[in-house]
Amino acid sequence: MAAAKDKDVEKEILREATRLFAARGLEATSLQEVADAVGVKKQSLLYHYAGKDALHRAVLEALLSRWNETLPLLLRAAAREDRFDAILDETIGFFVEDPSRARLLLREALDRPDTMRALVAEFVSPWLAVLSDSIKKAQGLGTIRPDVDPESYIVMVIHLVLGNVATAGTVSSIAEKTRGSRVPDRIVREIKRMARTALMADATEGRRAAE
Amino acid sequence: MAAAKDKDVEKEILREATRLFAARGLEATSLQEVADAVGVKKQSLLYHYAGKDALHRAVLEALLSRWNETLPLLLRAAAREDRFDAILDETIGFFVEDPSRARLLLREALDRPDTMRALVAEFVSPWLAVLSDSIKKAQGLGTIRPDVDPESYIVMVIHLVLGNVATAGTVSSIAEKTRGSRVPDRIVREIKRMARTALMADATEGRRAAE
DNA sequence: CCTACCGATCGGTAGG
DNA sequence: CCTACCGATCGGTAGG
Repeated sequence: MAAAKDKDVEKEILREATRLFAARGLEATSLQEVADAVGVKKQSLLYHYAGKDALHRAVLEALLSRWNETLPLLLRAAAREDRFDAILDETIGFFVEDPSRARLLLREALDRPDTMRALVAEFVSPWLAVLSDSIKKAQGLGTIRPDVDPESYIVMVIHLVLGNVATAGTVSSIAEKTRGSRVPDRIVREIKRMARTALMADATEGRRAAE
Repeated sequence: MAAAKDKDVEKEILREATRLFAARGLEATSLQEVADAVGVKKQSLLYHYAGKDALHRAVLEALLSRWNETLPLLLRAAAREDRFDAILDETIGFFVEDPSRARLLLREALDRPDTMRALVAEFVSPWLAVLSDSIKKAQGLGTIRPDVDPESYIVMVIHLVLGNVATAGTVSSIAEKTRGSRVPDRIVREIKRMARTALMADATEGRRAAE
């Protein structure tokens, strides 16, 4: 029975550490705070995770392994006719489902650029190559604007999603009086509209219809 | 002579605090580190700034007062024919000139959402209203896409600029093997292209010319 | 009385 | 998982 309870505590530590690291940052969060949030002693936390670095690594690994789980969904979405909308929906959904993910990644990029670069190379590059090729092929067919720089465009969309989700209710409080940390619908709509318009060659259809 | 030297030290403290708070965050930076970077004792730093909070406030005030200085430039840019390109250029320039500005604001949004909301309300809302009205008028004239949500669109552009400048060489290392903290030219170009294409009704001209 | 500091140390807390 | 602790460093302040 102790083993099952240990696992529960271990997962609870990971949950609370994720939440606190995302909310305040790694260096601004003490192990004592994490232990208090779980309801155990700091020294018990150190039994499950060797130290702060180990806990930090475990938090990032949990996030990235969840991301790898959604990759099949992304690939399935990529097979659909409206593939770019579908991929964007899946990506937005992943971060909206738990905004801590966006905050953790943005903090990692700010606090430890070199670590982040390594994570990007390992977890983003694979599907970046696929997506980028797909954009280039569509440019050849004329369905995607020829002036799009595929790699840079993907960087833009990542920043739109991460930035808006991570700072939900702060920068976006310009447009919406949302108190909580949810991303307002009109912000999500504008992310999608902007991503689509800046990409698709026939994106002016909405304008023509409105005339 | 002592008075002139005091001002120098005080400005140097502000410079180094800005750099360190932007690079590591407020709570992860000790007053000792700031003092060491300046080359004075921590206690001398505490003579010039009553405490860490006072230093933090001074750093934000310096940033925001510099921003207010560039507002006339923005308004002058807004009078030009190509006003949206010009305003975007001025805004990108402000943050590229000192990437610490983007990092500080992004960290403030992550670390202290309520403080950030207040800063946004005070320093962004004024020109947001002007810009937003200008977009709505242009929508009436048909020069700007009718499906643009003006306020949300401006939030998007802010996130593109802040995110790309703050994490330069990290997320954007996908597209460019830039080691330093400079924003790669192709990233800046894609920010401008995306902002323009998603806004202007005649943004497909580039495509037509390429056909 | 004030300025621009210094060496030393305050009470608490950090990660381990 | 807890009790009993450590070397060090935190932001801030004492007298001079």
